[in-house]
Amino acid sequence: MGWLLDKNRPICPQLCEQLCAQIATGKLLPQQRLKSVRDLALDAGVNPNTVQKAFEEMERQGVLHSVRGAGWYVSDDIAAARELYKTLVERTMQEFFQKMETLGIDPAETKNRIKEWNL
Amino acid sequence: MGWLLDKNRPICPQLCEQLCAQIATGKLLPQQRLKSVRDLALDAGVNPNTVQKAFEEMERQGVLHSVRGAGWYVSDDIAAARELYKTLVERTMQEFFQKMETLGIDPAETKNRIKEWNL
Amino acid sequence: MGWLLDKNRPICPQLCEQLCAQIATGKLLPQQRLKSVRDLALDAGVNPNTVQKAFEEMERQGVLHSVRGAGWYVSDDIAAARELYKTLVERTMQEFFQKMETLGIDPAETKNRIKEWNL
Amino acid sequence: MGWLLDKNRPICPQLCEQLCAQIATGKLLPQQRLKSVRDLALDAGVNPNTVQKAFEEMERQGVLHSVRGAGWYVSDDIAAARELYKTLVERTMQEFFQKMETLGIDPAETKNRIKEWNL
DNA sequence: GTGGTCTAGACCACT
DNA sequence: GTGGTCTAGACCACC
Repeated sequence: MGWLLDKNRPICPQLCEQLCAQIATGKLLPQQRLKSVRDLALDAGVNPNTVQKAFEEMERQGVLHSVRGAGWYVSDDIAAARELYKTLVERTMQEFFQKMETLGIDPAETKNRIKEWNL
Repeated sequence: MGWLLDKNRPICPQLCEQLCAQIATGKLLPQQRLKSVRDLALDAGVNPNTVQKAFEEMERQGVLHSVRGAGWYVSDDIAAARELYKTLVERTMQEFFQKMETLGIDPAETKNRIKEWNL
Repeated sequence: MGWLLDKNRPICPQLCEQLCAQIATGKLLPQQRLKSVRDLALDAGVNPNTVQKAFEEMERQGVLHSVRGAGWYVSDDIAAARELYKTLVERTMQEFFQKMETLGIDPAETKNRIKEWNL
Repeated sequence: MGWLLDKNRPICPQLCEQLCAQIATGKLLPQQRLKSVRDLALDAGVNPNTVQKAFEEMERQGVLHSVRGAGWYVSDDIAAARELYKTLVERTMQEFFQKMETLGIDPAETKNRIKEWNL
């Protein structure tokens, strides 16, 4: 699992977002055990506390739950994750258009530039 | 002038970016006097210190210059601003594709979603 | 303000409970600024991070809110705090009766012992 | 035997307390054989290691003793158990009054609330 | 080993 | 100086 983190913004919500995406897109299945806090921290190159905090935040949102001494698990019901993911993607796109507008590029022009973007 | 700032990332570079854009797109003309630090801070809802820092940063990049007791002015030559602006727009688009990938959406799919985006 | 903390159980929720009580009983008023995270940590003899975490928890419950660079404030509307407080007191009493029962003392006997307790 | 454990504090001392109470109140008689470590762990829903530790702790206090290969037994002399039990009950009541004070309820008011408590 | 909690200390943006 | 975030490292109870 590749973690792509922008060190110039809070890491914790980025972890939440990417976890949420992995659940909503089926890369993590309901009831599946996640990597341990420490292992995931190593993978992502961040501090275990940051991962712990992210997991707790996701728990509050009904996406994960923990079993003492055993690990963290994806919720049985991933409807919450799907919902979060949907708004997350929408927000990302909206913010992109907004940012382009701050650069003097209106949405229509933005769409054009994206269309002509070389992958 | 609409200032759109993301409070979750450093304000100063955001101000720089948007000033740069305004110059490169002709909303601010060469030799034009900028609003005062204090007024611009009020407009943008940020601390005057932050605006001051942004102006000084832009001066270092040859985009602005200050006149003692008279305020800040756009440089005669806005080539630097144009150059900065170009890479800024590119970077913004790249970062958008990258962020979408962290959400499990590949560039092709991202292009699709943008195409179908309702303005 | 006297902080009475039992070091043998998680400190953070204890801080939450006592803050909640102070608000519900009027020792802290709506809109009032709290002591700074660092000062309160000194007072209570705990780590600033623990205080920060407690404040954030109370924020989630609608009891406090923070103003960047200015401090933490009691919410405008303290209904949430009152509600939390009420259940908190009830739970404390229930748990006391339960604990006495684990010691082989039924509730009626517990009431008796409390009645004869020398203050 | 009902085991009522607060998962938020160390389990081992809680087991000790409740065992002690059962002995002092005659639910377990001198020389009586206790349930096996494993069975008691199942009953209480805790780890066998924790039960083992509790038994060893009670042995140190002269309340239990082990017989190799035969299990654990209540001591002949339960004076120690009685003494522990007495202070335990007192401490429980004191801690209750103390906790109520942290919630802004003084001992007199606490007595009142207990008096009016519906069993 | 795993999660849960806390301490200590750091840097940043902002008032 | 204040909140916001992160790192580093520790101890505990539990599996």
